[in-house]
Amino acid sequence: MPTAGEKEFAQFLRDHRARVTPNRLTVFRAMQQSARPLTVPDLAAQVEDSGLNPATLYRIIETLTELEVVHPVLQDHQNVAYELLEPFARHHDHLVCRQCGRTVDLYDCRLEETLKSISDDRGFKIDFHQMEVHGLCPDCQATPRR
Amino acid sequence: MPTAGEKEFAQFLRDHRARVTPNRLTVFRAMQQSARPLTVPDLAAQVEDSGLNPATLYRIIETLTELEVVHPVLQDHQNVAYELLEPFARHHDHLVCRQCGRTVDLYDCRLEETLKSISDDRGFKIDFHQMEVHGLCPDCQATPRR
DNA sequence: TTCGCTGCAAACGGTTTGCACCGCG
DNA sequence: CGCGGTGCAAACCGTTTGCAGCGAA
Repeated sequence: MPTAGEKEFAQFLRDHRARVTPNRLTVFRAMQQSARPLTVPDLAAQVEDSGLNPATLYRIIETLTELEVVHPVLQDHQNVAYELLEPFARHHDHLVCRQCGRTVDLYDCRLEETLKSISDDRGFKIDFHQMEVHGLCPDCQATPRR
Repeated sequence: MPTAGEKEFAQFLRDHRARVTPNRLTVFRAMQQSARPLTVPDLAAQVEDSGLNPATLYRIIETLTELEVVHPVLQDHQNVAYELLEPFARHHDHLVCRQCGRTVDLYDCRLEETLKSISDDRGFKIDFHQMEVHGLCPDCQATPRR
């Protein structure tokens, strides 16, 4: 199943009594085209030529977060980045290499299954989860440090 | 196995050629006594009566993060909080209820096992992971929303 | 005695807010 | 036409930085 696109996004907004505006479409497009989560300043740079005002950008991100179109993830040790959620992007987790810093998306349903059985045990009903695994990727294990 | 305490922390600092100072001990104690991850402003409030300077606090957190005594986790939609890592705290993940907002610590080794087998498949060597599961806790499932 | 750590105070810059205008529905 | 969304500009405040003095080792 492919992920939902611009058309579905527009409809989603209408369904939630939020207006479909050029600014919102611009932001949505930028996030869809990015391979990785974007911070607000990242986004600002990305959509720079559209002349989108910073204040507006913050308000759009806030709205999209409330509507659960995007959600925040931790990027560096102090910075928050945003990425699309289902159905606008496939869910995945992240493998982050401590040496080369590359992030690999991890699509694996075993994790979901384990998670489901754990939370079933506790009567907790899952909306979504996010996970980040830090370690050393195969390439960097082969390469001596520095 | 209990977690390492103040004495081990002091030794850890010495081993890393970092000095054992009253400020650092104060911060360590505050984090150890807290049930949940703390933001820097949280910490500032917590250790207020020690007269610790904000700038110093930020520098201590930075140092402890580099030494991997603590690490950042996402708190709200925009705020980063810090928590102790092993061996100063047991590793655990978080269940966050979207209605009451409470965070429950999750200690479960099934997750570790699944994670290990997934990363073994990819030749990725794990240092640590962090996960946050969002959903509805048993209490809130029983209670109608709002 | 040395150099890492700290307090102070100023600077910085990302984020928020108030307000008037615009334009989607 | 009404109200949600936007741009602008100022205010805010969490965080960073430079520097001089202190104190852990």
